Amino acid sequence: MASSKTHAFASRDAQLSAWAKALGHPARLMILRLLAARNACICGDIVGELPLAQATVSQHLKVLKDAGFISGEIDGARVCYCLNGETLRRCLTELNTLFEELT
Amino acid sequence: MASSKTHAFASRDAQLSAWAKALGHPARLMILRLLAARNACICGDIVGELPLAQATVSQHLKVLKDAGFISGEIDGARVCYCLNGETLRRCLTELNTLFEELT
DNA sequence: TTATGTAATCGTATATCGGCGATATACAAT
DNA sequence: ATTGTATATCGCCGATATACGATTACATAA
Repeated sequence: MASSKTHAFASRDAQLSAWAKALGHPARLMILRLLAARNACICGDIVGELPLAQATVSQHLKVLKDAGFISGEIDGARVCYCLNGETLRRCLTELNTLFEELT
Repeated sequence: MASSKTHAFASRDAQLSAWAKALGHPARLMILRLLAARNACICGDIVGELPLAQATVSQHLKVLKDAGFISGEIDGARVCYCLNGETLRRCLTELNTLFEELT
């Protein structure tokens, strides 16, 4: 990416595009849906539902966590992931604002 | 990516994640905003507004076009780009549905 | 203690992205 | 026909992304 020029753009768009990027993979959308359906979810269960290896799922979880969409609480040997409603709401607001401005 | 497993997911999520991916770069958000502000826009004007080389802008335009967000009409030696309201509306609908399901 | 199970991380392979200059293409104007 | 302008595409590169198996770290069970 030749030292990505992301910095040259408005921070508003930087945040929004970062969120969109995190949503830009079907596995990650599926993970979000799973977490919503079960309210919360053990990492292992997510791995069981996806056609992907454990390591790969773990990476997708990290992307979603870095974007702020989910958080993971350590529960003994397991990790319980859940949606972060606050970020989801802010993201939705920003997206709606964007589309309003576009139409 | 070891032969991306995108195909293994629901086509609904495939479409939505493809849209999100296209929105996942600040330059592309900026292009959409420009097109909205001017209603339509000559490619050269877009290049003039962005801190990127012409070739790079052309690639971003292609990504947005492939995603269906914009269309370009040849106008002599120039190309006039404009937003595709239909796709934007469908994308917004899908996004809202997603976030409804998540909360 | 040892064994087992869970999840993150490491290392690796490959694909895609993002950037640019150079080139090709298409049209306009002279 | 030539020159100039506008846009797309090519070729190349370094950086990221996606996928996996192997390893590690740690909690719990035996």
